[in-house]
Amino acid sequence: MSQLYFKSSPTCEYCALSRNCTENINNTSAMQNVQVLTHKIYHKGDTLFCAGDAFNALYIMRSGSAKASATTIEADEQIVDFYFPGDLLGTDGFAQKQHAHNVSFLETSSVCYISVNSVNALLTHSELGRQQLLSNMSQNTLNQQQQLMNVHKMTSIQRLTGFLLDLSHRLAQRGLSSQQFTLSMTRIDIANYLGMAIETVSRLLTSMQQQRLIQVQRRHITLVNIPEMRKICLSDLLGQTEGESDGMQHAMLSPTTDYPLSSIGGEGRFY
Amino acid sequence: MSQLYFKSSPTCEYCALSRNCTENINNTSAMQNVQVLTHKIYHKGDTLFCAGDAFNALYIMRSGSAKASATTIEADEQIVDFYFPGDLLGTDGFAQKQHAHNVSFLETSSVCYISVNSVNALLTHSELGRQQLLSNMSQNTLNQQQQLMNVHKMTSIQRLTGFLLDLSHRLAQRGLSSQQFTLSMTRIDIANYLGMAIETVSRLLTSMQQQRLIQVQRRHITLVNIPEMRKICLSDLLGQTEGESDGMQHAMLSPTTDYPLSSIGGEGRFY
DNA sequence: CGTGTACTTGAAAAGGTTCAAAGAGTGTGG
DNA sequence: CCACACTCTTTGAACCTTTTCAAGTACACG
Repeated sequence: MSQLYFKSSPTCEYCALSRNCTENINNTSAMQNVQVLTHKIYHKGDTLFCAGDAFNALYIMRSGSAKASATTIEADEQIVDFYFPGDLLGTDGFAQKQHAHNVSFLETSSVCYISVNSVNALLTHSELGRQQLLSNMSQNTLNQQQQLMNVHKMTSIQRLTGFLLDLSHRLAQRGLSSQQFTLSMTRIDIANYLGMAIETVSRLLTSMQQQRLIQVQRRHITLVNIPEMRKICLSDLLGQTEGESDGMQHAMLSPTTDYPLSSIGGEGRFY
Repeated sequence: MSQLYFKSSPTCEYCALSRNCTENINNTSAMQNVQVLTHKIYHKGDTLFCAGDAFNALYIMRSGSAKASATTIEADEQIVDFYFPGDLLGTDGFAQKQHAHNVSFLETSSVCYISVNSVNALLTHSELGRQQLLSNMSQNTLNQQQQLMNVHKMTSIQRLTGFLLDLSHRLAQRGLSSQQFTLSMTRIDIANYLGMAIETVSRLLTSMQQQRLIQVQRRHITLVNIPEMRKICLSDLLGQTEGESDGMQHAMLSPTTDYPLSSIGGEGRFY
């Protein structure tokens, strides 16, 4: 029926379907059945969809950020993912033809809307589209498994450090600073996502600041010693390196963001 | 090119692609480009594929059981899933075009082999096939998230109880007894999967037996008081109900396996 | 019948949570 | 412009669940 087409925008180059986009734009014969995607602005606290809502569309973040959460029977929430520009959203709906998550925005955000009809058309007609969707969904599962593994095998310091590095990496992929950023989520969100008490998050951030690993001021974070943070992720050596933090902090002056590269439309997580 | 076709077998009715199977069999015109799937026998400890192996095929368990594990950088393993007859396997390969897991068998097992070509053909030509695959993969992610949520919100007693109920439920769906079964995995596997020490698993099983919730003898498990086990999953009341277990154990005489129903090809987990 | 692997059990230790209280930034209305 | 209410955040101390370490038991296989 129709192929997907995104109006060009600064965000598009990071979009989960950008390669597909480009393919369509370059393929003039395909231009005839192109469907211009609509996008919409949401504000902090707005919900994109709730668990149980009919599965009508997939979404792509254009700007801003969002969180997806599931709800337990006892009605407490579990945040399962955060989304940033370019991320594909809503594939939780394929399982039961209704959404399984609540997605809400952490700040003013803009999202593209892709109706299920468009998705079906894409799957029917575009080999690349199929690949991208399957890859993305497969990667989602792997990311969740990685997350599970982290909870099982890593201490809370390692998890929090990994979380910050992951954020840094994801932002860097989108052309933003990998060393300085503003958290769009609260401590409560972070704690919930990482499966710890918010007091623990707070204590650990303070501790990391004291060790000159990060600089933290409310939501504003600066990663001061990324190499050291990476080491911590691999083996928890906090507590052993108490006194000698002064000799370390200068190593960060060469801000080589040499993260392992991966395509946006189904990227792995970095720890 | 070709559609998928499974030789009829007792297992097929529980297969992840059975509806698709039936569709093909009933559609005589589709029979011309049918591809008979091959299946192969594996033994305990054999590996189906390893992380890094080229992604050549999907697999469906016909009999037996298997486990999928990921490996951390520190080389310790994390079991991410167990598989039983009818389960679809190998979709971890879509993300990077190579497998991300190691899959090995827990007992003598038989699996169907579906080459990626067949999968592509299925996706191209069968709307139902697309639906099933996407649903299955979406459900995989949801299951992993559920698992993550369990680790964050539930005590170890709740997780282990939930694990046993989940096994019971999955076996029941396959026409086996939901009350008595033999674990094909070791305590080590269970502990690894649930993210606890094997000593904890051992202690909890003993404790549950003392409370007349289960009967356990090495790998052989009998669920004695399923209703009570369900309650424990919802709210951890072990420790409070120490002394009065005698009045409870008779409630299980009506073994109504009234689990919430769901289709095999993308089922949710039951806790 | 011995050896190895899987499993169980006990006691001490650790990591993280919970409870309690206080500090800091934000917005509202007088 | 300040005071008040509010939410988000930090910090301290006691507590608790689960882990770790250390033996010991039991079943399976040659």
